[in-house]
Amino acid sequence: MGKTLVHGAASARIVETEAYLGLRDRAAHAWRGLTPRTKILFGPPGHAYVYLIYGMYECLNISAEGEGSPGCVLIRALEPLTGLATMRRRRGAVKRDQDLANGPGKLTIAMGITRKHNGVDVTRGSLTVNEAAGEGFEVGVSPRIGIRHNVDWPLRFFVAGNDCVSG
DNA sequence: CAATAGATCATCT
DNA sequence: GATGATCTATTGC
Repeated sequence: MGKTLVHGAASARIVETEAYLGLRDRAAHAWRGLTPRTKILFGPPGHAYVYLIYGMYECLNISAEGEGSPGCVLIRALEPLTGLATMRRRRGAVKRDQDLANGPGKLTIAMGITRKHNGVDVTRGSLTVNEAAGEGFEVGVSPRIGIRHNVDWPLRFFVAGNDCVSG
């Protein structure tokens, strides 16, 4: 939370995330165990897990926890910092800057992230997560969005008051 | 402003 | 063969 996601000329601040706990979390993709799709989650931490949702959109996760432990963090919203013109071109008819990446499917389009990035190490390479630009923000907590299981688990986190947090 | 429909496909049963 | 960690346009008040 608060760290900077960088891909080429585009960079943005992570302002909304969700945690998925792996084998003990029925809402998590890795809940059933190791499959071809979830193998990245069972690998070492700090790697991108990008998957297609609803046949149209891609979502970005970062693997967490150690090898064999498939916890991960879903990146749900970003505050655009640089490369705004590029994001706007990729996103089409979007009016406000804060709407460029205020959702899981929107941010992958704005940042140019696709399934080609599945498995990449985000500590080095073209797609990286860097240290936070600023500090001192307040983190809000709520249940996760768009899932059917464990609907009441407080595993969604967001920068309180930030305009780019999704509704 | 709220509710709804439609787009569209990889993955797992 | 059903389903889903979504978004947008459109309809209806």
